[in-house]
Amino acid sequence: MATTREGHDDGRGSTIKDVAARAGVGIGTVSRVLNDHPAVSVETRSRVQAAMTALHYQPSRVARALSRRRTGTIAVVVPFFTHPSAVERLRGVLAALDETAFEVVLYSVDHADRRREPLSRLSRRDADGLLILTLPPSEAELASLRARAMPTVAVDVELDGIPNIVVDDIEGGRLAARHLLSLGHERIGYFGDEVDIRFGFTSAQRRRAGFESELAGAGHPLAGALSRECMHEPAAIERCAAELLGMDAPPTAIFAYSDAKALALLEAASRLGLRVPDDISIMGFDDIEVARHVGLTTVRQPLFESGYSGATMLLDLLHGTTTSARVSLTLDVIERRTTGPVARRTSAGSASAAPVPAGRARATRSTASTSRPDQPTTSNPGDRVADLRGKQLT
Amino acid sequence: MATTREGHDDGRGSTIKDVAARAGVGIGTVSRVLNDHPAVSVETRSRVQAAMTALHYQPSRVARALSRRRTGTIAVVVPFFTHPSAVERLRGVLAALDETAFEVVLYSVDHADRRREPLSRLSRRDADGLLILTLPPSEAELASLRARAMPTVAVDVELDGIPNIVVDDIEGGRLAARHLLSLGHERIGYFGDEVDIRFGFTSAQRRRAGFESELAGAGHPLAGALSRECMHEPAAIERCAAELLGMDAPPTAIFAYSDAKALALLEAASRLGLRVPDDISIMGFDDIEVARHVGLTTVRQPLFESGYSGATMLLDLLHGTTTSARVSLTLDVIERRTTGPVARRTSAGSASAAPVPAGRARATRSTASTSRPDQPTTSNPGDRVADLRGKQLT
DNA sequence: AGAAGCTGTGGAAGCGCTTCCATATGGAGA
DNA sequence: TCTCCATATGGAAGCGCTTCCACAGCTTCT
Repeated sequence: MATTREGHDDGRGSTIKDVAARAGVGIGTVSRVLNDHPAVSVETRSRVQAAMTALHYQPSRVARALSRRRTGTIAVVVPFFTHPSAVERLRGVLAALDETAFEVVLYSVDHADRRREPLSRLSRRDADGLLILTLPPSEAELASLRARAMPTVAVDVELDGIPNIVVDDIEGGRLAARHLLSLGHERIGYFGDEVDIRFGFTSAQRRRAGFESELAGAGHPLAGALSRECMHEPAAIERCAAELLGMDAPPTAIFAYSDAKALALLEAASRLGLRVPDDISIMGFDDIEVARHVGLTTVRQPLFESGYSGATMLLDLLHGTTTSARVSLTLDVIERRTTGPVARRTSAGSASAAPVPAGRARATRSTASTSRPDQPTTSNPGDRVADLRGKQLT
Repeated sequence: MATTREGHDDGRGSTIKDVAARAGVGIGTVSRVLNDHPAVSVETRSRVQAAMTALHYQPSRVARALSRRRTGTIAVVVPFFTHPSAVERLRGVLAALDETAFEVVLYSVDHADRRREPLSRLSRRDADGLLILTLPPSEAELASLRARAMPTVAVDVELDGIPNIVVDDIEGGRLAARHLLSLGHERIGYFGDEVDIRFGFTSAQRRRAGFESELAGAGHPLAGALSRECMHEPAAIERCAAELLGMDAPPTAIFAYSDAKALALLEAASRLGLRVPDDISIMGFDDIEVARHVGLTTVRQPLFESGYSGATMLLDLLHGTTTSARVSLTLDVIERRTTGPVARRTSAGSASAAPVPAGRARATRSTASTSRPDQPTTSNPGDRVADLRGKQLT
């Protein structure tokens, strides 16, 4: 009946032209209906809508993007998608973007140059905005980002000139130190991340700095011998953990840079027959999902929220709303079962002077899944956070 | 110098026209250089390349997509992005796609109709292919997918007419039963997933069926009282777990539908003061990351590989290579520390006749991070699998 | 009655590419 | 010398939209 090919016979879907022909109107009018432009008579509008339905019409995102010069897409760059913490952040991002019409293009990058492409290649023609998680861009990449005027927000990266969401790592280190000191520990060790100078992964340095300064302030400076900084490979980590725990006079407590590293320590301890926390206290950083399951004491950093806020900031940026240049999220120590009072070792060792009751040290603060986020309950994004977080790991 | 605007002054990047003008050639030639068309003289080619470099030219993906009628994009639909198993599958997908030029658009969907949109709305104009993880499409969605001729592969969904990757859930249930029976258990319980009829989430039914049939075959049919099927909410799960463990004559062993559920059981057991595996054996299904850390015995399903193979199948489909209509991946029982021989309870109970040595039951099969995948070592995707899996959780 | 606004509407131009056809150029063969 | 082909190249058309300008048909004022 119409003069143009009609319907999705060729598997490609019908076009605006088909709809126009079928409704007996011009393409401009169809476009207006599509975009809720007011200047269309009710009668025409409904005729067009009928045609769209009949033809199973779906506008092409691509054509629309080309014409509008906006893609409706947000690029998310995630390094170490293998890390639970990255996943948790991504969850927050998705939750925030879920309510919007934006789609998420995921770039899993790493240090390899090849994979870092999106950072220097992505233009505003490919995505409306860029969200960088955890991976600090190089100087060149930064310059390029600025040159391309790509709206960008960084999460977990401290950056000048680009709005970012961070956590006070120094304070985090301090909190950890304070917790262990408060339990009476004095021989305290540190299990860190190898610092990658090339990319300025400095959260490790900052956590350590805060940790050291607090220890020093308390009169128990961190002994070099009780500190290890290892690479990412499981093998290396395992070796380091064993070293740290296997020495002649091992520390009575260790603060690990991340929960992942703390878990490695836990495994090593179990292999060496060390009881936690009776023989040694171990705490981590992050509060990833697993931490709860193994009862790991840790410095909780709001991973989900960081992603959520990052995405929200980016949306503000895209809408032209002003946003703060930097948001700093708060940290808490979540006390669980892997830290306890220092054992006053006799030479025999096993009978501690202050035996630790079995059920001791259930979380000081209730676990994440039942606690409410910061905001009071209103029907705003805050709810969503609470909502989703409750659903984890079912 | 050129007549067209030049460079990225407006933040939008230069176009093929700018390059053509600067190189003193036509746009056709630039396009040919861009696409490695042979009919370009070396001399011209290098002049064009110089111009591209000078102008920081990046072709627009959108324009290219519109013109080529291919987007270079694969849509991945992931339900329950909160589940570790979904994440693990996604990792596999990303690993497989990483080597290609395809980009990944992530749709986190759930049962809510609103979110399921991509399944019925996505057309071939928006993405070249569709990868569905775990969420079975409704009849209408299936019909629509077929009508749109969208190349699709499903992972963890049994589907007719769409290539899919599955595991033999029935066999999985059998394996679990066999393992527990072999340890001497007879009062065996089941902790399942509420079956959602609407969407035909049938892996739960199949696992249970296999489990039941094996038990029945051994002369110890599953007692209704020892079986629970609960909803996803943490609260519901917690309650169910408590019920199952708190009864008068609780089972001596329980098979949980998933590791996540098994973990809930573990927590409940710890709260009730039950020792695992001395008082009760617990096993799960999946072998997610956490399972290793808490020493959970489980039926391992190759999550990473499922995503990897799914993506590979989709790529084959897009390249026109023929693919099998269904791939079934194998399952293994990974024996760790949460299952043990049945305790021959005296009324006193605590002294088991066969005390379980502390270090007993280290994984029967070495843990995933050190074991090799099925394929022998060649420089093919198999390597990559081994490679990446070794890097998890550092 | 004519001018001046509205309100709807059609459709060309343009977004930045790919593709194809037309054309130019330079031998090789007759 | 002329023809024919292979090799390079330019640029129009077209991908499916949005946007803007032009214009038709009505009112409403003067």
